[in-house]
Amino acid sequence: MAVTKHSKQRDAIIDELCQRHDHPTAEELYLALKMKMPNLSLGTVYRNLNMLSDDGTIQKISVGGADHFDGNAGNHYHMLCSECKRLYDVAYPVLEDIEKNAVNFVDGKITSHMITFIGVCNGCLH
Amino acid sequence: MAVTKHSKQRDAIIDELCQRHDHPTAEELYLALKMKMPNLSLGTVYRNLNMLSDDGTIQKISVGGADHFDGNAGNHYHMLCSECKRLYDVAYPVLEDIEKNAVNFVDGKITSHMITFIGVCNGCLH
DNA sequence: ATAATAATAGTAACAATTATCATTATTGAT
DNA sequence: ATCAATAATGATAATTGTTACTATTATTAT
Repeated sequence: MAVTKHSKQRDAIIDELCQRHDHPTAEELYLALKMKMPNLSLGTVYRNLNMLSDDGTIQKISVGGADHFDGNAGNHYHMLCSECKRLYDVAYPVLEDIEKNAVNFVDGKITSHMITFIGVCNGCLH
Repeated sequence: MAVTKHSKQRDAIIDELCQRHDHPTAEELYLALKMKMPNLSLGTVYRNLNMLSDDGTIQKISVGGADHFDGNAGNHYHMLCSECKRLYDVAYPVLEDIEKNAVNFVDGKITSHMITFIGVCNGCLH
């Protein structure tokens, strides 16, 4: 089901997600928002995050364990720290041709691509 | 815990996984193997798949929903069909320099990278 | 053959997510 | 502004995917 009406809760979810630069899970977002909206429901957070990522307003990222969400819907890449499991943005220039080039290696059509680097973040190295 | 002894079950799991070119989930693998080993346990399949992917013998791939497993541990790329959620190999040449180049955009060290194309496979297009 | 111990089957527990449903909020038309 | 239609919510139950537990079985080194 697509987004039609809007609500205080949805606005707050989008707001919080766009303000932060980490890539919170639904529960992390819920806990942060619950402080300002004490009777916010976890189901509402999940429902909205799903609708918004279906819309293409935000991104859902699956890397094992709980899904992460990213308020930046534009194509960009990520790094997953294998120690702390945090997800970081990687400002590597988007490979503009990769989808076009990949067509030769795929039986079907390509709509997008994701690149995830796996490594260890500075916080976990020190 | 690392793999030390070996077992009929583990051999069958590796065998089945390497024989197929799809990227089955633990449960898909379990159902296939159960026909030949009727008292195989789902927990055994999970335990072995985890030990083997920790080892680097196989790959675990998270793209939302149940994890997929790949008997080919060498670096290569995948495509996820957004319709049927099946995962395909993509024989796109590995970008040998991308990790080295990405260092400038990351606070930490990089150990590997993954590329996943999202699209619609031929089976779902027709 | 035996002892040590890793691996198993079966099941319970757990974590993440989705579904349900009665109530509340938002919207567009009057 | 009021009202009807309906989308969204909160609370909770249900489901799905995965891990943990434990008694038993299989594998391995001696």
